[in-house]
Amino acid sequence: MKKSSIADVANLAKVSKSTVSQYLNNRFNYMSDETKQRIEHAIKELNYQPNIVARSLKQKKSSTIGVVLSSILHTFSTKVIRSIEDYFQERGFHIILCNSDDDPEKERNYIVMLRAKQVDGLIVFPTGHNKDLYQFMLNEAFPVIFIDRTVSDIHADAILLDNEKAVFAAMKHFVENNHKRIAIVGNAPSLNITTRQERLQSYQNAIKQFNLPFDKELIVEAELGLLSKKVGKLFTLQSPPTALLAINELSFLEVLHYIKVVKLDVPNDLSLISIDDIANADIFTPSITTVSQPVYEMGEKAAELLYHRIMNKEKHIESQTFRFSPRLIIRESSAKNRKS
Amino acid sequence: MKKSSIADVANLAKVSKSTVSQYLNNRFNYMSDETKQRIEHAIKELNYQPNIVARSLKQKKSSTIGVVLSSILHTFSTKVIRSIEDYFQERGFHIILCNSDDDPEKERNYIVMLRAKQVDGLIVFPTGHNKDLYQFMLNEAFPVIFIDRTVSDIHADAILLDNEKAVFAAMKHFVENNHKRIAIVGNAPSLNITTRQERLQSYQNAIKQFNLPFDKELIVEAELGLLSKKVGKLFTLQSPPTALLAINELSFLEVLHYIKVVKLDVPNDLSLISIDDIANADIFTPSITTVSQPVYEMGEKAAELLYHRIMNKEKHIESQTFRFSPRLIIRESSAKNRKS
DNA sequence: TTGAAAGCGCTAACAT
DNA sequence: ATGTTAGCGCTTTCAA
Repeated sequence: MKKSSIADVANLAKVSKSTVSQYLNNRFNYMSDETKQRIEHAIKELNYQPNIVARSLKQKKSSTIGVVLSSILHTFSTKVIRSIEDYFQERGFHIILCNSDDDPEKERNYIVMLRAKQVDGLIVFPTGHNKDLYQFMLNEAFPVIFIDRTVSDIHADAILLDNEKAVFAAMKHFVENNHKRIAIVGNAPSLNITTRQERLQSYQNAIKQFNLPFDKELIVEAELGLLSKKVGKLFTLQSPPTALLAINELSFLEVLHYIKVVKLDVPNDLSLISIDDIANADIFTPSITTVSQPVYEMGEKAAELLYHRIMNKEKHIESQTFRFSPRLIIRESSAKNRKS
Repeated sequence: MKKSSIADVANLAKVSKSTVSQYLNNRFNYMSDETKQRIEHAIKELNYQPNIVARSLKQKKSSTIGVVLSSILHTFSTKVIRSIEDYFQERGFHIILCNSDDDPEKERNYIVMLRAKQVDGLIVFPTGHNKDLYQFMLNEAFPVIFIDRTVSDIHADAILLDNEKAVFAAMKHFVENNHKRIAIVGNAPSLNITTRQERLQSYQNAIKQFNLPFDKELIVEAELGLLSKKVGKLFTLQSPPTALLAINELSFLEVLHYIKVVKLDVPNDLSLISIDDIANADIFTPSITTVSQPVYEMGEKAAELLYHRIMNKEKHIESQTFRFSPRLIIRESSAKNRKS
């Protein structure tokens, strides 16, 4: 039993294909009740389902968007996808999901393929290493939104955390609690990810601003997997840090892993804050002080911007960058410094 | 500057569309080097990208599969998606992601739409409430794989945890540690989710098998959000439980939340085990004993089965159910009962 | 109020 | 070794 097409419905209902098409698209302006009934009946009879691929081909739009993530195994990404899906689901769009793993090559392939599949737009966590491709899309006014990171010289819409604020909020909290030796820990130094760069830069700015002595030994950067070991070195320093700021969830988890292994007492030995959303931060013991992102709003804004661009493809829209304000959520992992 | 089509390439290269099509599909058997060069050049010149929607229409396949999850905000789902994506990415397939939120209505709409988009197959975490639709797909031999749960009377492939083993492993561990009053906590009693049903049933079986007195007050079921309160009641019992088994991640998190609020001492006041993957189970304090699922293998198996069905659509393939063995990972949250 | 016909961009059978 | 042609299933313009 082959799948039936609009032609089959037309035959059975004894009308033309175009009339059926009208019916399918709810254009009843001129349709007689009787025809309507007959078509309705034929559709039921044949179990007919319109073929959206054919429609897409004709209409040159797919009602599908692509999302290229760095990794889905990341709380922030998960929540962003969720909010994007909620937004687009209401508007009849579907989402194709791809993981770039922060591999520029994979990112490129995915973007090319998604466009070949005629997605109407893209939301990308950019690796930052495919500038020609990003620029190419902008040149053809193909709707692209960056989220979480941006790319220098590429004027696409970007949804970002106000990283400066985030770092300052954490640093201020530390300073107010009498911490002077504050370490910062980050991953993926090999990639040009603006988020990482901005957070590290802000750390240095904050050090100055709060009149703390700068010590580059307190800046720890390494690829995931190597981070624990490097964090360990912090505690062999003459004067080890009393506070530590993790740049994101992945770094934080490695730090916490180390802490668990060597049984450091948080917050008495070390105060801890992480930027980013940490899964279950509130029910850790101690619960984790975080500088959290308004994830849902960020995802929604990305979706909204993209949708707007898709719906107004002919118009030129200036690209915009949105910086969302983080929120310091003080929990148990950060406390007064009792060491000095 | 309009997008160019295969016809534009053909014109520019002064060959026919079919030749270009041959080129695109790497069928060089009979192609002269010169034509090849010319086509190659024209493609570069025009920045040509094939339109996969058109190809899909013609070939009646989309190289896209749909995944209908209950929720992406669930560690198990996240990891399953990840492994499915890894599998299909290597084979040139893309994945459309949808969240049903365990709402049968949403599930139905998604499945219908995904099929209208001509996905080649589906992987579904079934709500269990759209049997007619599941059966309809099976009747037309449309490739569908169930994962995490199955649906009674519906003979689709299913990838499941061996829930009996999972519950018995946890119960055995409790019993060996001298626990007699063992509670079980689960969510979503309103839905016919086989996973929940099997785990609860196995609990009762285990109680018998281990010769423990059965007490239905130790079985706590409620919708998420109401669970904490009901768990609280356990500790107002004459003889409260010394051990507790959470049926899945979501239940577990509510339990842990409660424990955190009332400051129960785990494992001294209460030993705790959760079935399912808990994000960061290993770095909680205390770290959490879990009965973990071989998630990656399960996702991969689902992908593999689906791929196999897609590639052999004409053949009839008997449906199979795969039960994967869980693994008890003993961590700090479960210990000897010192209360009796 | 409905129908005929063209065309979206591609593939594939067949012809040359 | 390459070209011609029909057709995938739909929408849309124009005609009736």
